[in-house]
Amino acid sequence: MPRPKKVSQTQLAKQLGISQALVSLALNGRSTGINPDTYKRIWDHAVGVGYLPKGMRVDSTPDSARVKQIGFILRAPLRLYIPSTYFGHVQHGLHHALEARGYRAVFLGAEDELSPEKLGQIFHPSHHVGGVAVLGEVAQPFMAELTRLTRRVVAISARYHGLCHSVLGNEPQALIEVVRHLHALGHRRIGWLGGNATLGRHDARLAALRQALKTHDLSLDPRYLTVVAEADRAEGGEAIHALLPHAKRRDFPTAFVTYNTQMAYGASLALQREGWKVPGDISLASADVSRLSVEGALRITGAGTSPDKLGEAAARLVLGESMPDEGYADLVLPAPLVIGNSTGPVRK
Amino acid sequence: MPRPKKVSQTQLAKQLGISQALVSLALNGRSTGINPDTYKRIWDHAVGVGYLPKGMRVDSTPDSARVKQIGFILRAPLRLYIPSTYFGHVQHGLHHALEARGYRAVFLGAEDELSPEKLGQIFHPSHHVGGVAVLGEVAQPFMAELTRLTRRVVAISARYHGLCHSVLGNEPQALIEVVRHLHALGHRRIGWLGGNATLGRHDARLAALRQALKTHDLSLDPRYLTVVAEADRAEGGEAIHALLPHAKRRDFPTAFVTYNTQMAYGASLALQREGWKVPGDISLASADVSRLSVEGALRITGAGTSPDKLGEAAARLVLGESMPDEGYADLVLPAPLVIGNSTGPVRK
DNA sequence: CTTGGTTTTTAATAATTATTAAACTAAGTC
DNA sequence: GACTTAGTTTAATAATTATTAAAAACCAAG
Repeated sequence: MPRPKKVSQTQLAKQLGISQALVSLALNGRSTGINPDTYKRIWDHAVGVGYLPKGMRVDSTPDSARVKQIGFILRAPLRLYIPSTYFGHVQHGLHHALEARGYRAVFLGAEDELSPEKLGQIFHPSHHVGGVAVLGEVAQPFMAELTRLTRRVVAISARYHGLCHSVLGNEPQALIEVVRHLHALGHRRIGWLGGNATLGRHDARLAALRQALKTHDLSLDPRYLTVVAEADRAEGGEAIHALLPHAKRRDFPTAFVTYNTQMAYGASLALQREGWKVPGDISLASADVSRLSVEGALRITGAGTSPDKLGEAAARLVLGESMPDEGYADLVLPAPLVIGNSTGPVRK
Repeated sequence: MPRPKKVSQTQLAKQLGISQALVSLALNGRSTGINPDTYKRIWDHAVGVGYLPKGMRVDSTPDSARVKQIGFILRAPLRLYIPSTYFGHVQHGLHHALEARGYRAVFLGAEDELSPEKLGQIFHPSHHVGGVAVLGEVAQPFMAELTRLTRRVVAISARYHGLCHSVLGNEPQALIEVVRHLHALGHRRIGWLGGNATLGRHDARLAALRQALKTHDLSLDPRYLTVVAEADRAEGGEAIHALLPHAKRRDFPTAFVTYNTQMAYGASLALQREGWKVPGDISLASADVSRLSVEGALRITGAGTSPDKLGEAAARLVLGESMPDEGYADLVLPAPLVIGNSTGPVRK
């Protein structure tokens, strides 16, 4: 709902075809002697056109006086019920960092559930949402609309140049680290188990892998590159299963890089079930990190930014900490290598 | 922050020992030419004495314009980053039902993250948390503490007799429906693929299965009963794999009931990979329902309560709708059979 | 059509808030 | 002491909002 400029009760009255006296009475809660339908019509219209009285600009309050809610929005087509350990960790980091500062994270909806009208309602100043974190990459028009309604917007794992702040992991670095690690272990034939086939993130990770291989004068063989629709453990198993029929070939890879730790874990289980040893026969390394990198008997080697840290950094940004006085900050967090036990030297 | 009566900018100015002009400028965000300390002092004082401008009484808005918060808590050891499509759906239902009523769901933390001190802070009256939904079964002392702090507590998928409201699915009915369905298809040898081994819910579902089989004069053979640690697709595959070595036996089951749809789905993929046909060779049915029951090429037959509906019902309860004037309500929602294509007649 | 009750408007004006140029004040520098 | 600068006040007035009694309009029922 656009709010081009201040609108007065006199203008509201003209727009509604009623008297300013009635507008004032309704907006101040007078109910006796006012038709309830008229009352509601007045309120809906006033909120709809963004009416606020003179006297106070709510968005000018010093931070300490603000009601402490920060909204978060999921990119389409995510839903609360679609498992995503990645964004679950982001939310976890966001929740705790906000909580430590006396704020609460409030789910506003998913990108494709939020019409401009709905966004306008959410960000009406009387609702006191102090800022928004957007989890994942949303459509540019959506982001433009959002930043028009509130200036406190932080994009997580996406960047919108000149529109808002952003926090990302250094994903190219992750692939560089993983490839360097595998190369140092002697691996010269490396395959790819990709997931979340429709996402730009998949393509970006694949491109970064190709680039990182190139710096070692290596390349991906299309026969040993597969991409599945989602990216959970079961799909990691499916992905390696699709390639195992070719395992007798002399050029079969000695290591695979996977889209995420979940897929590496699933692939590892599937390989072991088929009699392969990980990392003795095949090494598996992942383009991100998670609990699976550090917990349990099988710990996936990988590189990436802790998504908890993304959430924490986003919380700090949305609250205005370490923010430039003007313009927008793009934070790129490091993506260090985490060595587990899923990678080992090339088998002789 | 009490608001005994209207205070005007002129009065603010007198109280602060400054001019009304400066008050107006500061409250409207004018920063150039105003000392930042003065600016903040004005705002703090204005908010402190409850100043609001004329023109609109926010607390008189029809319901549609008010923001209200309902907290939700996850049972231990869940975290936001531990995938649970079940509780994700519950949250989804809760979020939408609350949103439709002008409320927002706010994550308060997981059971084992919330000390009594922390709970006390959360439920301080100034924080406007209007009630709590508890997702899953928490420790009795925790629930007792929670209900001491606020009376608006709803337990989801758990019951605390005499302590709070609750909403559950009729899980015994689900198993009755599933067994009846399989029996009608001719199945007389039925196995169990259990998950979430450490949860009371698993044990309850298993017990309900045994009971439902008993009414058909059937029983579970321990050789065809397996339980895995978690309950995702990959683990469904593992569970059936563990039993397949016995498939040549004459008494191998013709159907398996699984802990949830995820496991049934994963088991189905694993069976197909081994050359079995589902449901031609083995039928799979699940003790709950989800999107996997109704979407896609493979649709899992199962019975259960839609977790979205649990969330919606909880929202209504926590807001006081259809609630008894005193005492506590325990809602048990029906668990209907949803027939997919994972079950079929016994193979001759 | 008349009547009674409810809702809304009118007109006026009081109260509140916004805005602005000029004047004032305090602090720092030379 | 003179000068400069930043912050604030003053005085005036325009704009916005609140309030109220009386009048007008509307609607349903008889």
